[in-house]
Amino acid sequence: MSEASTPKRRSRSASEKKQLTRDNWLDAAAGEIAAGGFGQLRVLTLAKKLGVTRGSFYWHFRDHEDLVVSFLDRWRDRRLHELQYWEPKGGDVETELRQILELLLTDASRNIRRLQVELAVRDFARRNEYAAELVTQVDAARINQNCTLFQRLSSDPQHVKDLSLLLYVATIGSQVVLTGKKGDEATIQRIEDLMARVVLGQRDEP
Amino acid sequence: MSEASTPKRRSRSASEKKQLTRDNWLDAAAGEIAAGGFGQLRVLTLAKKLGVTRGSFYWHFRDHEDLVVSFLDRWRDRRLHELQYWEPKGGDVETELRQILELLLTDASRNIRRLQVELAVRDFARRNEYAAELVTQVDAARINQNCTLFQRLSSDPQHVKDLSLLLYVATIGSQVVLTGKKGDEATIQRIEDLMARVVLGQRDEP
DNA sequence: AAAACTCCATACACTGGTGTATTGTTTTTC
DNA sequence: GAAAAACAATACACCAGTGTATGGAGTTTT
Repeated sequence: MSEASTPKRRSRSASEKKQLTRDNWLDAAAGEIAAGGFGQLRVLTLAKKLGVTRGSFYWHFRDHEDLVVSFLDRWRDRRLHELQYWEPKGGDVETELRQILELLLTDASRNIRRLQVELAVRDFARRNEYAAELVTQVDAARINQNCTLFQRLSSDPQHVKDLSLLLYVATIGSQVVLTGKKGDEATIQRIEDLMARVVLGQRDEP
Repeated sequence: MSEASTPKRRSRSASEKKQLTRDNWLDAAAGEIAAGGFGQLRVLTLAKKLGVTRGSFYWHFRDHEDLVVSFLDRWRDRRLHELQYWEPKGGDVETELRQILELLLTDASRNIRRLQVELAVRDFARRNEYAAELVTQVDAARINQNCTLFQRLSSDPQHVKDLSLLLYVATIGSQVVLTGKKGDEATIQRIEDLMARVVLGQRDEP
């Protein structure tokens, strides 16, 4: 009875897991990268984490580099894709701005895993050409997105670009400085408020 | 005759170098860390770079970890120490602000090596308790420094703290985003101008 | 149900790195 | 100028990790 109901594969910790897919490996890789960066990404560790041996890995991926590149590609695709759903919803200019800030700061810092991956990718980009290229693409797309969202706040296009840039670097900086400690929530709120004051106060001044 | 005039050590590339000191190793380590982060710090590579073998290393340091800790300590000490020389010099409030911004942005981005080390330390701090502690110390000291410099800009202490924080995260964010490409100089200038406008424009508003 | 395909395990060769022990060579010190 | 101390080379044992080859198990196709 104990065996009949569970057609288990050898040592797959008591739960009859399905066979692994490429995306499963990439998800596991995300965990490792979030925890230790790309430099700590080990095929062996991944395999243990997934309860298989490296034999599986080398069926799904050509080699270690293939894993890294695939991960980066997926990351880029997702980051670019999610921007499409950031269309402004609120009617008021101020509430819309609040939404953007909320999205950029509070929301971003809640998904701590996502934040860590982002920082790891940025760090890796400093010594890897390909990663650097993808990061540049994502940065450009995001800043551009901010620009379209800010067009209602000022008529001067240069001013819009400047504000978008400032907001973006402040966001990134916050994510770097506030890495998971306790008082972060309050600090983020402070930055959010201040940014709102700055942006709203600065509109249409020469 | 070929040997007599040059008291050379075996393979010390044609120049009779002095014996190495602990700081020499730390300097070399800075290069590696700037280029590839703490994860790429190899004793072997360092030795090759310095023209010696690892035998020397293990005389100066207990082990690899000793090198890392020593490096972090030296970094912390230097970053804290340099803050003492940031006392405001200009008389005008605006020129003083300009000096601070110049120091934080332009100056910081010119020493690209120093910037890369800083980012590497921050990245390492995400997975190393000790590094995280030192980074926290430096962050606190710098923000505090900004506060004292900004006290002349506003009478509201909370406002001063907010501005300091914003300026700091914007600075860090800039360093992360603008990693060595070509158009950086101009972008930095834009951010600098904008920050100046923001800070000066925001002073003593409720 | 046999063949074919998909996914994983096992075993092996190989590389790059750490740390230790020992010996050798310079510099200081007395 | 010899003994001592500071610095470095060599050789070794050792380990963690990659990649490859090959041989299974499950599952699907025919």
